[in-house]
Amino acid sequence: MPEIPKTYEPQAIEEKWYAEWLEKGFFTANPHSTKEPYSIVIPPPNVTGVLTLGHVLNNTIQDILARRARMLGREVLWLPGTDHAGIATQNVVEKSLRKAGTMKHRDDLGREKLVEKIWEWKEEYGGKILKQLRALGASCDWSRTRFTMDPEYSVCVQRVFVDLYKKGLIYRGKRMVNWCPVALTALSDEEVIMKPTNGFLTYFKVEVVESPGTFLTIATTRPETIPGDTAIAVNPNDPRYAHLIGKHVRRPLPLENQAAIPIVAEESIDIAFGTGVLKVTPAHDKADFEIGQRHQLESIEVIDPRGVMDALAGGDLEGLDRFEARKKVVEMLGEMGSLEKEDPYQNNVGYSERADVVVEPRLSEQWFLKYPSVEQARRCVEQPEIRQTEERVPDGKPLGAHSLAGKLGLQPAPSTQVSLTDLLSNVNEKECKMHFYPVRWAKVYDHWLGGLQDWCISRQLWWGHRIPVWYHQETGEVYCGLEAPGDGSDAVNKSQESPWKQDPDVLDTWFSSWLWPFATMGWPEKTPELAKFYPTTDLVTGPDIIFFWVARMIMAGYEWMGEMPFKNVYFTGIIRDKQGRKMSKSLGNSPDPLDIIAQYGADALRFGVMRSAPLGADILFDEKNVELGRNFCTKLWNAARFRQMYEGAGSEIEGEINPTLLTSDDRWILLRLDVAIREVSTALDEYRFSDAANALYRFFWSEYCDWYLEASKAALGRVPLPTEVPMSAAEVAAAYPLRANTLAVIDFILAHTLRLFHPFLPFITEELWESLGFRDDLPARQGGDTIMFAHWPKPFEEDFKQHYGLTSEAEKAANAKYDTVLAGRNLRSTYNIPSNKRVRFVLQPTGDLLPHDAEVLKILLNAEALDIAADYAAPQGTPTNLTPLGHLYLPLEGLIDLDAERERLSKEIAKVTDELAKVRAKLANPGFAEKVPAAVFDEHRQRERNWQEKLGQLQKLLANLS
RNA sequence: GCGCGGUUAGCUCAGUGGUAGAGCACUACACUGACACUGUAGGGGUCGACAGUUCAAACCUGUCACCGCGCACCA
Repeated sequence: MPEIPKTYEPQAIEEKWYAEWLEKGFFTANPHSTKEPYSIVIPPPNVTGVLTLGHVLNNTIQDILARRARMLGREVLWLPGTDHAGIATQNVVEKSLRKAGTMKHRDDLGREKLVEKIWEWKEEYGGKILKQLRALGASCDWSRTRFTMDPEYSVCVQRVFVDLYKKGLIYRGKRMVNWCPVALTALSDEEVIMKPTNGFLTYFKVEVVESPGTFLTIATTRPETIPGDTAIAVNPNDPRYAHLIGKHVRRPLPLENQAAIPIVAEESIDIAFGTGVLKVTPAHDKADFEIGQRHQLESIEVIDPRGVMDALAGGDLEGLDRFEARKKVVEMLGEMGSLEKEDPYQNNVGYSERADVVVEPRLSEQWFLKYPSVEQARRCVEQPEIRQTEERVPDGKPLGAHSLAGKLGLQPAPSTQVSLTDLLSNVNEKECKMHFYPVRWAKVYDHWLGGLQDWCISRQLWWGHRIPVWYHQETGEVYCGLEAPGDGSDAVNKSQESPWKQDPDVLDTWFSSWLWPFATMGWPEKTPELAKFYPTTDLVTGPDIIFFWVARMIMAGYEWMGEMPFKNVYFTGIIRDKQGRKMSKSLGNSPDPLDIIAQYGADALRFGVMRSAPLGADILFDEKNVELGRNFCTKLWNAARFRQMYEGAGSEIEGEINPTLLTSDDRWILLRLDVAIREVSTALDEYRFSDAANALYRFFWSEYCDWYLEASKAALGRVPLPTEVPMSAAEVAAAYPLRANTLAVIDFILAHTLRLFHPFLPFITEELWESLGFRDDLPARQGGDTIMFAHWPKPFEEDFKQHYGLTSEAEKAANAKYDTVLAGRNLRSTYNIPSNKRVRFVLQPTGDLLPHDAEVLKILLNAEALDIAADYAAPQGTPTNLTPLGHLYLPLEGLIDLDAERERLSKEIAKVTDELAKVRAKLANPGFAEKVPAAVFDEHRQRERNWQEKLGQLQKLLANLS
């Protein structure tokens, strides 16, 4: 097997393994496999996208899930792809074409040409992000890469449109829509972001036509729309104005047409706001439009699609931008003497999500969709109340598993915490539930579904799925279908232009994205992929697209597949910089993940990000975390090198461990491994990735390296072996059985930890899996050719533990030893013994001590010698600490600083006295003894005795000093 | 206005009733034969405030304050 180089150089290793994985087809899903399926569809990034830290977070999580699923023996499909992202992509390409001088305006090229150019751009530059994902180690099945405008995918989109049209859920209508004056298209409500915006509340007065000399004052934030006003509205219950209803006022603008407009009654008017008088502009305000409908008011459009005032706004305003016009109108009102005042005012204004400009409500002809399968979508997501594991009953005691199990007629497993979720999973109702992580998003989801407005699905763009509707130019007939309709005459007459013209609009990008989980798998055919992998298992995405995408996918899933599209949805947090600010290009706080990978390695980035990504919280990205990941990889690397210094690496695993030769250190680390396996598995089952990463970090670094490897040096002895003649591994094993057994334990630990780490650190674990020889003796697809399919470690069985003596006594024995070490090291530093000075310790043992354990103590204490002397008579003032194994002395032969020792002891006594007082106060509390559970009571009594004993000894020591 | 999340060490965060924890940062010592991308030891917190429940509260209940987010919206 290859020797492990001194330093870990991730770049070469990562490239090598990724190429190998691809070549061997390890990522390719087999829909005909008999293995249980696991599937996940990537949230398709924009085809124009480049990798950001947000993607790193999201896709690392998906990769961890996919890799672990493979190790659990599942047939894994992780399906990648990109989204055509209508507005964004058209913008990007138009910009580059303008820059290249190919065109000034899209009309220069025309629709067909521009779309062609966008396709060209897509083929050449699009999907860059997917290549970047490979650098991260993403184990996607690239053979199944999809694009939302693939021909087959487009057919799905059209089919769905036609289907909904036939079901009567799609209609066309002239409605108030959110209009983006930059993108020149309608937007859905979800694409409008409300932002508090500073402006003015302008007060101006108008004269009542029927009562000259009577004026009404109106407060408005949008004076530029005055020329479009066709009424004034007041609340009929407002005594100030009720008598004026039915009369008219003179509209001040445009000057050319100061029409008399009616005063109408509207219950919805807030009497307390402004002056209680509302100007009504049906053409440029959603609420005003509705008032207009109720009172059959005229609609006067005074702002054109670009946000520029038109002719109807009057000669003074025509051609002005709407915001310039706003200033101009105020000026004009002032000149007329109509302006009363302008108050600074902050209100919420809608902005276009993409272009970040103020959206203009505008009346226009659009296609709308009444959402399908809403009730199913709403019912299928598990709500937080159900997830609650404890319900309180009046006496304050948790309603535990037993009573609940009783209700459900189930027997809980003894001594294990049974959650309500587990119990309910046995109940039918529960079977069909989809789980959100964190569950609180389910409430947000439900709330949105409860107040759905029809979805405006048409966009006035060129890049996207064309609406499959044709209008007959002569008859006005409307046709909706997959193919353009024939004109009824014979097709021979090809040169003649068809009288059918297709609707020029394209569909909202999300109208294709919502089909992603099944359109990517070949729907509407009954493909093996759909049969095997739908519904998908997990979806990993950001909560910001819960309405845009997640909710709509769920509805689409029910509507066309009759089933939920995924079983679990994991919502990541948002990646922020270390000051908590959002990553943004303008702030320059958004590092390029590829730079980070080049500097630290992909594994380091993955581990660093995952370690700081708790479920449901935002992630503050700090390069320090990546550094920590890199350091950890180095640690792993060196721990493997340590193993390789000794003979026979990799050739003896599991079965080779001889239980009779196990030391307490061996038993201890095996027990810690068992705990780590359980913790990591449970954490991953519950999508607590940072907990899993932390548990692994702690186990490998703090337990395995810091304690076990150091202790193992006692059993391993020196390298090279103290023999002249070279020996084979088997001969060494025969000659040094303890050493061989320790190496077997090390191999066992490494073989398990590499597998536990693989989902997080795919590259370095694969490299070491090979270097340490763990491939040998394993069947090809179970770790023999790659760690990717090695079995995920299982917690130890009881009989395994019994066989190897993995008992709590063994653990206690090791812990006693380690506590003794800590006490000794503490003595060293208290007396300022330099770390490299080897000193002599004396232990006055309270019980038996194995020679091997004494050797371990000596090594861990970095002692020159450790004397075991039951009858040791310590010279006066010899520094000592009470340890679980007895008194440990640090004889310093006359070098003792009595004052320092006195001070140390006094400090210690103060601490112990304090603790003793605390526990005594509790015990003295009336009611404590009666009400507290026996175990807790005993534990407190024991604690009291321990502190008491320790205090006595400390006091004795202090007394000996004087 | 309604809803959700948060407030624990200098920083980022674990911790769902019984002796306050981790990582980073900081201090001291040491380049000891896997590792200075390291090791060892150490300092540092009245757990946002107030009140309540309890033998016992960081944890449960209530009120408030501040921070963040979502939804709705009155011009």
